[in-house]
Amino acid sequence: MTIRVCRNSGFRPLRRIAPDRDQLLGIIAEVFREHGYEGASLALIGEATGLGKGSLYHFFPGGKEEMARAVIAHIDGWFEDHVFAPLRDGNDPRGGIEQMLAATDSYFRSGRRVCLIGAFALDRSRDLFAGQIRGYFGRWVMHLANALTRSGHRSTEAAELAEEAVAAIQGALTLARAANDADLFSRALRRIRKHIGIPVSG
Amino acid sequence: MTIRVCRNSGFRPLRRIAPDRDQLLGIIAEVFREHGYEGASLALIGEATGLGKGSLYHFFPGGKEEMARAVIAHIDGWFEDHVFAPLRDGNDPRGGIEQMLAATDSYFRSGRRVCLIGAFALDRSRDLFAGQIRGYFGRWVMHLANALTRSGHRSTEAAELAEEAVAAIQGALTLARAANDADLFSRALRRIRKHIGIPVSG
DNA sequence: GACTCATTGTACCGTTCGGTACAGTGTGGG
DNA sequence: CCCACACTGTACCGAACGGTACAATGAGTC
Repeated sequence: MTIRVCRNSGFRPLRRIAPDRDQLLGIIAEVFREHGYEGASLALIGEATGLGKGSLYHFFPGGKEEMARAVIAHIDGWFEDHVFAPLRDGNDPRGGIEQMLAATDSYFRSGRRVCLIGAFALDRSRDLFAGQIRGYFGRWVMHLANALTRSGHRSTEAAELAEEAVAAIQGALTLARAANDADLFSRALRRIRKHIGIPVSG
Repeated sequence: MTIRVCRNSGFRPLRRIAPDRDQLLGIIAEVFREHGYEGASLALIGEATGLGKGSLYHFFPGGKEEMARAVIAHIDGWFEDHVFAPLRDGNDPRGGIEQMLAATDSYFRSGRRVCLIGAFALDRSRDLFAGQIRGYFGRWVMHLANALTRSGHRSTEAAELAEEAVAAIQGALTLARAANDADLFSRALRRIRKHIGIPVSG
């Protein structure tokens, strides 16, 4: 029944196919994104990844919960590298903020993709991952606030602006999906740039 | 096993206990809110309402989907009466906006409660209720934009402001739950009042 | 007291759930 | 050549899933 995609049919390089944990986590993340934590069944995950339960439990002995934890950590790592890191650049806080917004726009596919961690925050599954969820959003707001402070804002004002910007992003993702209107997210990012004082091109 | 709460033990008024559809929908809404559409099992709903499957399917022959639809309509009705209606008051648009924000703050219990319709918008359950979800948010933004126009904003600016405000509310709900910090929601409402030009008391 | 009918509890249906056990299978290292 | 071991498919488990069928129950009406 299952189609074996990579049988490595007689080729040479022959490095163990190496289940590519990164790619795997990306696929599983998409299933969680679409169905939520409770709705993402092992059958769906198996179907999406092409792996049977045997393999899934081999990679994630803790089952669904471990998968979700790994997925959150994976996303968190991506944000750490591409979204939070630019904000830490002390020399050019404004450029860092612009990079953060660009990476955010890219990650969420201009509003066509949903924030998995934000979705987890809403229902009971939050209790399972409370620490990771709080850390993700907390660091986002904190790094942005720091960058804003470095770019000249008073620190209390920077904290408010940062909280407002991250909330605006989350809210725009919800509304964009509700209205099925990707442009809504772009408009939100444009407004954020204006509030924060970054020149908007276009 | 089940405790019968209202046996109407010998009293006089004796009007048929009238299952109080409003209250019932409120309880079911809370279950959906906590567990999401997929996670809200009939067992949980039965436990929360004190009704067995027999009764649940008597009131909602369409099962879980009909329950969710009724719950969304119920919430939508509440917002129509308490949130959108003040915005339609042509004489005092600013007062209407302030009433809208107050009702919103009250409904979401200052951020301790989550927006069920926003949560439904995020995962696959959106596809089931797309029309209702789109209508709810669309009307919210539209009525607010109209009120802003009437209060003196240019209509394009009003549309942006309205979209921004509703998104800010949704985002603040997500962040408030992620951070487990109810005050975050109050701060967001305060910022909205400021942006929209309503005097903030305190 | 008989009839009606909204409401309820219970038993049951087939399916799917998350999870376990285990016997292959094939590959790289020795 | 063989062994160790990472990986996989399959069968299976008990529980829970959404949903159905139906026989009681009991209050209002006449």
